[in-house]
Amino acid sequence: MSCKTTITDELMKTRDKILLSSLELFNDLGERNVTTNHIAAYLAISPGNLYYHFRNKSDIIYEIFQEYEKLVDFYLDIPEDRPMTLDDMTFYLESVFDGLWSYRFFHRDLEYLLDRDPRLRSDYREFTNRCLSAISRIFEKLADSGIIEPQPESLRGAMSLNVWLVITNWMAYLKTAHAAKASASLSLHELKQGIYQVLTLEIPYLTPAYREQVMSLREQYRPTMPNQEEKREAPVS
Amino acid sequence: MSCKTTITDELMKTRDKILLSSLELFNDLGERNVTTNHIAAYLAISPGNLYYHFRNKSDIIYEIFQEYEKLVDFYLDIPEDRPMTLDDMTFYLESVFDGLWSYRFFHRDLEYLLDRDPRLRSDYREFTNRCLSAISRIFEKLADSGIIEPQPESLRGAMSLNVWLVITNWMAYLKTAHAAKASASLSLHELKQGIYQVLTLEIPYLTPAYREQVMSLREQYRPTMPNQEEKREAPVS
DNA sequence: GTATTATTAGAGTATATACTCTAGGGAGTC
DNA sequence: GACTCCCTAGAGTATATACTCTAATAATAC
Repeated sequence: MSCKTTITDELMKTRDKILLSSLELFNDLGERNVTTNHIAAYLAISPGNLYYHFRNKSDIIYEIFQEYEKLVDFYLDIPEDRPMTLDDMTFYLESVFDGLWSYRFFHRDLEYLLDRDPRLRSDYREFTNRCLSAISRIFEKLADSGIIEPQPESLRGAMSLNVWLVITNWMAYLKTAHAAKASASLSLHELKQGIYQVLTLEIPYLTPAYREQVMSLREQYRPTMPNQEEKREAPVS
Repeated sequence: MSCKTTITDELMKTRDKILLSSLELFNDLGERNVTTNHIAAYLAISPGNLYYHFRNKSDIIYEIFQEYEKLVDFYLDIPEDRPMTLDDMTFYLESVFDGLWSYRFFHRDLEYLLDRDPRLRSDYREFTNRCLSAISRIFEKLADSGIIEPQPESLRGAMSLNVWLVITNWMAYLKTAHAAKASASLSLHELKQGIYQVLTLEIPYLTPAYREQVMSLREQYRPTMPNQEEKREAPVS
């Protein structure tokens, strides 16, 4: 196991253990299915202890969101002092899907969570806008580098929004339409096949100079057939 | 009010009233926030009465889903005996968003609902596949009619999936990133601005002959600036 | 050592939720 | 009238859930 494991360490502070275990349980079971009592039991601490560190469940979620936000903001920081390369673009895509994976519980119950916590609603709104701006800026710089054809600002905005919609909905698609069983565990690898879909959006805008290169990059993320995976694990009718 | 109003009628059977009111409450409050006791109270009937007609909450949801399914299948039935027009495409888009609107609770809690009801999971999976096929077929026929450039089957599949991802995520986007307040009620009109995003996906594939026409169709769905709407209703910090 | 503060255990509670059970009313049939 | 069948009321229940309260223990400061 790497040092980034989610298994809580004896040396960690209780507060951090709560955050880590909550994230783990939320991701695995869904926020809706994880109660504060579950979290406490999982950590073998008392409910009272948990509530000593956090006023309520919303506060735990809010703090986890702030970590998520920080992570994505860090990765989507676009250097303005140099042109953008294809490697940069790949890095952004990989990073965004990594973040999505690490905090995958979040988008699942997003609407409910925002209804429950006005701070979260307001922060998430700004977070989305920052992401949209970053995506738009990436398109702009890709055009500067001659990777995609330049587009008017209005179209870029709509395109960026579509990229965002595809990215944030890809996991739900996998979990609802793709998986035949509820238990079917999703892997980071499958999630990253969403990159294939994002690159599909870019295809018509690619410059001839980069077309082949991006198309072969895209090919690396091509989803494996869902039916093949099912067959592997003795299907039950 | 039209005859399609959701207000339950004295003449309706209790069973149908339950379905109608459940849908209404689910849409307005979210499935998670609506209990069977709420539904019974809303209809001024006893819980026992509700459970006489439905074994459990899942059964109510499942039956509502089947209506949804039927509606969308009906609208997405693509006539094979004639070429496809722009009006057809508009009709499909409008219909899909109408359906999304009428059963808007559904996509909000989709993952949870599918985890709870294996029938629903299986049916929804097939439903998605039918929708994806329909979208793909629409692209094919639009190409036949010379509205968009023909594309290889593999690209069409990925494009169709992107269309689906944009459509099914548009409402969540409006409710999470767009609305500043939880109470901000969403309108069918706003929802249909999702058509703008879908048509954005088509832009690069339009034939010169139809380009202007589709672009001006798209313009009709252009979203109004979110900030303008906020200003109208005295913002509260 | 003693005082203070931070942490923890664990029993307990108010409320909610999905659902059950029994009793009975009303309408049609004979 | 009696029987049957469909429908309905409404009290009730087992379980869960978020959260509280008190008292005790560990850590730290002086």
